[in-house]
Amino acid sequence: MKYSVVIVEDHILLSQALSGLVNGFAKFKILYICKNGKELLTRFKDPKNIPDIVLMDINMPIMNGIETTAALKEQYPQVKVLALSVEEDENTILKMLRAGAKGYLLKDTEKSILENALIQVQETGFYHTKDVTNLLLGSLNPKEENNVMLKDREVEFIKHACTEKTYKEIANDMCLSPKTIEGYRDSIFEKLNLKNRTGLVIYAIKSKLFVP
Amino acid sequence: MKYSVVIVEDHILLSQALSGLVNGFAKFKILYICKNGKELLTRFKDPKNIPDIVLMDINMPIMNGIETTAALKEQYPQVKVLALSVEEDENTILKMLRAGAKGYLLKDTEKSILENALIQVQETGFYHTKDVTNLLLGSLNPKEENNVMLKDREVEFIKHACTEKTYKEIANDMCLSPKTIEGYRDSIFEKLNLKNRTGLVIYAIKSKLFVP
DNA sequence: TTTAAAAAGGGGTAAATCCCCCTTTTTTTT
DNA sequence: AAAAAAAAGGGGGATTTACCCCTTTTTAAA
Repeated sequence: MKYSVVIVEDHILLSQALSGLVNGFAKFKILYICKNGKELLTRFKDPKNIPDIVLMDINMPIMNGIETTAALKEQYPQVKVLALSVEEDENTILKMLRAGAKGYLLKDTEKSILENALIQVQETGFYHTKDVTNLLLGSLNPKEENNVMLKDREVEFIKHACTEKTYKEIANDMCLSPKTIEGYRDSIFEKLNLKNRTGLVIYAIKSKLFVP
Repeated sequence: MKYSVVIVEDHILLSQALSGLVNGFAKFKILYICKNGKELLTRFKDPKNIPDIVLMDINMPIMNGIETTAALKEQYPQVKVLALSVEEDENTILKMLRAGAKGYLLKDTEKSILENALIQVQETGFYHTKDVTNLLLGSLNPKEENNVMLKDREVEFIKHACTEKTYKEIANDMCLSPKTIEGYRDSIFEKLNLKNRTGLVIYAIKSKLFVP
């Protein structure tokens, strides 16, 4: 009896190709393929569609891998999620692991490693490369506080700041006094150690608060 | 006799999965896989390694798809390049086609479409989806001049502008008068129809002049 | 040697940044 | 429940930077 695997991945060509790969493994077979997390949750309503393992991409439209993994942890904790992504950003990986992923694979890996990862996740409950393990260890002692807390209002302001609008126009759009906007800016500059609006824009894009 | 295909793609898992897919097609077989353009050109030194078709990713480290395709057009014009990318940006697609690609496929396509594309490229010399064809038609009458020519010095300035430096500091770093820098900025703003530095930063990142 | 471009500059206005300061409300702590 | 702290909103005024228009010099090209 083979273990069942579901692929959640928005790029059809990759998911179909992966499907072929996994079906070639001795112990696994693909149950079906989904294009995003929402589709997956819909499918899960039928118990026959619940697999042993979900191979989950992170960057997807509609419902991304992190949200989906968190939802699965809530509703279907027996399903093991193996994350699969090009994303090497530390925070993203940590978010995914916190959401309940049992393993994290880069797309830049050998197929034999994928097979090993699947086997380990199924049999021992987790699979992690050295890199991810080190990352986990590093995140235990939160060294220099990488995750600065920005308030909702500030985040909203930052998105406006990533446009050609002046602060006065932003104030108008957010129904606030220009002085309040200046206050947001100043506190953000201080928290993030920024010098000017250009720095803020770069930060916003790096941290995905704003997608250009 | 099957047509030979080489995959150039930096994500090993995808290239291996694709490899399985293509080997499953009746008329095609994978000759080998490369991780980037440089590796491909090295391989090509042995004539036995020259395939009928190259399946080429665009975003690669070391030597990207556009450079590589241009090089192939020069040195091995008989080899047909089929571009394969997640990139939907118009300029990127046009650059790739100008570099000599015979077709452009999004990774978000069915495997049957990949097979069709390979067949068409091999037999008729090109394959294009409706979207790409429309894009080509649009680029013939260069309507609103999508490809503004930026001078080298201006591009260099833009990269500096994507930092927290003031224009004065940029002038210093580029060994120019602040007034010259202002001149660069003004001409760029006019060419690209920008209002301020924030707009410039967003433009630079969108067009990949600056990678955050 | 004209012609154009690149580089440099002057001066003015608006925007951004940076200091101080304040009140009110909400949340947390004691 | 009272006190303290944090969050949200607002201000005055000074300095710097950014932005814009227009001119001159220097350099490179035709």
